[in-house]
Order: sequence, then structure tokens, then C-alpha cells
Amino acid sequence: MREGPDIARIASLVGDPARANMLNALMGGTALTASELALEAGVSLPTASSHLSKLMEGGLLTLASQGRHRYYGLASAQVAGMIEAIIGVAEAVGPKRVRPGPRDAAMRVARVCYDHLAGEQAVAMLDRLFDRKLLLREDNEIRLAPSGASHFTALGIDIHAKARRPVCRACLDWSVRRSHLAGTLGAAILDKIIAEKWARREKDSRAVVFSPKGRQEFERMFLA
Amino acid sequence: MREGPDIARIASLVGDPARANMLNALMGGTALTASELALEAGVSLPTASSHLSKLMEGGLLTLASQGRHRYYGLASAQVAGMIEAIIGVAEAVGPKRVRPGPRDAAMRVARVCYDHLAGEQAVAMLDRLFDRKLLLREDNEIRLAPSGASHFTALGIDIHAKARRPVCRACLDWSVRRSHLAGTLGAAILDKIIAEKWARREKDSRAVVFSPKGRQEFERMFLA
DNA sequence: CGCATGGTTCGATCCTCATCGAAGCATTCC
DNA sequence: GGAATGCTTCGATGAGGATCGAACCATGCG
Repeated sequence: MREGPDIARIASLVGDPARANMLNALMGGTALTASELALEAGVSLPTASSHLSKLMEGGLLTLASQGRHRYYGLASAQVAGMIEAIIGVAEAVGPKRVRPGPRDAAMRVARVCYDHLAGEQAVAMLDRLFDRKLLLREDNEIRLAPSGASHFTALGIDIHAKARRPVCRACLDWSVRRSHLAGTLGAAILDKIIAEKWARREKDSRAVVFSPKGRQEFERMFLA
Repeated sequence: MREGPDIARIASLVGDPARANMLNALMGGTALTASELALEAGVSLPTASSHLSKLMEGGLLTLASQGRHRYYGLASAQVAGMIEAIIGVAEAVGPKRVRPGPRDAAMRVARVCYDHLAGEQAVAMLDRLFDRKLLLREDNEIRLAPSGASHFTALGIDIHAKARRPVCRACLDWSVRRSHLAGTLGAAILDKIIAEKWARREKDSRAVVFSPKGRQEFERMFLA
């Protein structure tokens, strides 16, 4: 009964929610580590690792080891194209969009992504930082502008707090499907938001909820 | 954690072997009945029915009721395109082609498809019947030529044995991915092959195994 | 060297879902 | 109407696989 290509095998790899989330997160083109993918998928590290082995074995991912980090990325543009095609069908047949619960709504606005902020707020912030020339786009990379370095330092944000990681990195946003800011700067900004008590993390969730005053402060500093 | 389109849902629909086989069978563009799809997928009718409900609910199929027959077809070209994309990836990552067992090899050569013959033999036969102008292509349909009618009657093949079904129909071949002959004529030819003992059906399989002498007879009559 | 951190493997648990037989509908034929 | 055919629903069974905690490797840091 089996014929040529085993399409069920490939499709079932994408057919698990956790794996689908990982693949979706990788659609931005940026390779991610197992920990990051575990957080994005909302599963534990062992579970994520198991999924990643399967995706590797299925030929959907490539792996680049750098020191003790292992960066997973999509194997090819063909794989990305397949996922796009599936997304297209899912969008076409799924106008039965599930009513987003309050939790989900909060997540869409702002949530933690690994160690930095994600969601509409984060995407808007990155846009503004570009507008204000505090950050610069270079190909697919993000660089800190000279004016930006002094700016963030003046705000009390220590950019080099956690060295040995890139200062700026783009990270594709789930809900908005556009990039937000990762890297040590992204992490430092999230740290400041929490330290200043502008927002608190929702328990057992990745949602980040701003207080009215905190939101004002945040918008004044990053969205102005 | 859920965002817009539920890609895992769609992918998992394709990710079951039985459903994948059904979808693959429908890639020829011909709508098929539940029974035919059950045979193609190698599952029982209840199982097939359950799968078809799921595919319908997922929006991948359309249903056209004609009398007591229910014809299932792919919902859209977009769905077909998605399946093509998945097939492409499966072919690209799967040069680890499983060694075809003897059973599989036999299936590729000749097997039963519903009530008619499929496989390399069947595809070759249809080609020859066109060459000899016993059948005529008309758009996507197949018609019995006048010379064909008398020809088959002379061979002792009763074309009208099971009336109320089209005499000729194209059916996409799994292993060869080209059409073979279905319809009452296709069924009558298979009946003759079995009746003349040119071949026997493999137990618990769809494979059709020709005897050396039977193959000679068959080739003389249909592949000459 | 020992410690910390990023990842994987192992083992046990649990749950979803594919499967089929039997029974039930629906439609058509006689 | 009654019988036959095509298909679906129901119920019970079983297997695959997703999940996580704990233990185990590997790499880099002091």
C-alpha cells in the first residue's frame, strides 16, 4: 500500500501542536536554541528535546552547534514553503477563529519570550526604536546605534549586563508575525519593566500585565 | 499560546496514513466514494467514514451527494497545492526509500483497485487501448470507440454486465501516478483475468499475481 | 579540578485516537 | 411495500506517542 514519498510521516511531524509552534517560531529565519523553542512551544525542555530529535530525523531541521549552544533552524526554503502552504490552508478553512479568552488577549498584548518582551507592545517598541534611530537595521541583523548606547545607559539600562550574547537580535512574534527585540538589550529592558514594577508576570503564564501607571511610563520611554 | 491559524490541526489531518492515502488518491481530481477511498487506504468502511468526517470538518474535502452515492473530492486547489508541497518535502528528505518488500513489488505491478485492475500492468494496458483506438480520450473522460465495442464483445467481455455505471472511467494510479481504466469495462476485464485464471488475488492483500502463462495471454490480448 | 549551565536520555504515566464489528439510516430498485 | 446497497454511528479495544521528573553527558568558567 505504501508508495513513494511518505507524506503522512512529514505531515504528522507538523501535526503536533508543540512541534508546529516550534516550526512556526523558526519561520522567521532565525535559528533558536532548544530552551527558546521549549518556551515558545510551552513545553518542558525534555519534551522539546524529544520533538527536536524527531524533527531532525525527519529532515525538517538543521543543527548548528556553537559552543554549548545548539541552534536549530529550518532545513530549507522548501520546508518553509510547505509550512507556508499549510498556514494558508489553515487560515482559509479556519475563520471559525476561537474566541480569545482574557488570558489570550493579555498574551497578545505583552508576554515574556525567553528573557525579553514579546507581543504587540514589543513589536511597537521595536518599530519606534528604529524610527528614533536608536537602533539600526543591517540586513537581517539589528545593531545598536551610537546614540542608542548613550540613550539606554542614561535610562539606567545596562546593556552589557549579560555579556557573550548579542546585544540586539530580532525575534519573530507569534501573534503579530513581525519581529520584536531580543538579545541582551531586550532582556535588560524587560528587567527594567519588572524592576520598576511597571508590569507583573501573570502566574503560570507568559502574559505580562502592565499597570495603568506602568504602561504610561513604558509608553513615554519607548513608544513616544 | 495559540495564535491565528491552527496549523497543527490541518497538518495532523494529513498526518494519519489512512487519511494521507485518501488525499493522495483524490489528487487525481476525480471525486471518489467512501468505499473506493476505504479500499485505497486499506481500511474498513467505518474507519474510512470516520476519517472522511474529520477531513470534512477540517475543511479539506467537499461532498457531492448523487443518489445514494456520496462523492468526496478535494476542497480546493489550495488544498491540493498544500499536499503537493508536503509531497515535495517528503520526496526531498526521503531518499532513505524503504526497500520494497516482495509484497510491495507485486502491488506495484498489478493490484485490485475497487473492482478493476491497477498498477503498472493496468497503466500500460490503458495506454495500448488508446494506441489501438479501441478507446478514445475526450477531455477528461474516456469513451468506448465503435471498434472497441465489437472488439471486447468478441473477446467475451460483457461491457454491460453491471449497468448504471459509466463504462469507462479514468482512475489515478498510486504507484505510477498515471491513469488506469476503471468503470464497467475495467471491472469486466478484471473479471475475465480472474475467470480465465490468468492471475490470482494474493490473500489479505490487493496484489494480483499473474501466472507465467496467464501473463502471456494477458499481454497478447491487451498489450500487443 | 570543581561548579554552573545548556541539552539529552531514561522511565513511568497517561490520554488521545485509529480501528473494526455490529447495528442503524437512507436511498434506490423491483 | 420489501429487499438490497451505500454509508454512517456506536461501542469497545488497543496501541502509539506526548509529557515530565530525575538522572545523566558536555561544554565553558573560575
